[in-house]
Amino acid sequence: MNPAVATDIPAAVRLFHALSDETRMEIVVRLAREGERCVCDLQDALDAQQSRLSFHLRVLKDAGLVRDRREGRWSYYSLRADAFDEVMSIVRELKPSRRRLSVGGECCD
Amino acid sequence: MNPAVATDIPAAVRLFHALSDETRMEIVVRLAREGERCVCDLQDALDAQQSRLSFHLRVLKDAGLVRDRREGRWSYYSLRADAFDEVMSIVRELKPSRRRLSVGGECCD
DNA sequence: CTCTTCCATCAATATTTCTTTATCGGAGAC
DNA sequence: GTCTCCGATAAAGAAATATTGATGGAAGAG
Repeated sequence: MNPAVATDIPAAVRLFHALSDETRMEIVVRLAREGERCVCDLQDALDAQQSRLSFHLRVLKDAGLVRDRREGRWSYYSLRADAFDEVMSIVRELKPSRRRLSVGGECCD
Repeated sequence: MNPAVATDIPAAVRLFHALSDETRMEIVVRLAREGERCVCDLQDALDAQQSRLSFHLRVLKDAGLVRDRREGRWSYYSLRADAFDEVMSIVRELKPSRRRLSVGGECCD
């Protein structure tokens, strides 16, 4: 119990929704493993149609979880660490903890 | 870039999906703030129909994010810290980091 | 027993999300 | 210029989710 919880619900929902699909999660895991990739790489790796990937990459981008970089004909996608930090801090705030002593919250678990 | 990332994708998707809806997120935030609540409390707090809450509470429960406890006519719901730990560890693993030196991964950010 | 309260579940509908197919534009190669 | 490759977007259909309204069960109160 922590009355101070002040989660930005729409922002949280946007982030979690982006991570709530299997195809998108596979994309994220790929990018986490291999770093920046172009769409065609992902197409091969995930055996998915190009427009399907494009759709999901857009959802991830709109949520701020990935960035894209244009180079010649290719678009390269990569993860954004700051967005993952945001997810972490949302989850950390929501997680119940036995001891909830200080206000700063830099203690415990 | 971290080739060792071994996220359980279906498990991750189940958790994130449970958190990807506004009503469910409001439930979670309430429980985080106020601790264990019965359905009728949430009904008042969120101004939502009972069957709607029941539906979403079930999704949260199936995902392992909440537990329920029956007492007389009331069902009390509360958050499960272990599930939030799991979410944290998933996000932590996916988050890109500049320094990726050791195998154990117990270092850094 | 009846009556009420709290809640889960079901069926039907509404809504959102995803997939597919096709089209279009930009960036080279020729 | 034409042709090809990479990728974004739009429209239509399919599929998954959410909401509503109704029903029924369990646990008291009387």
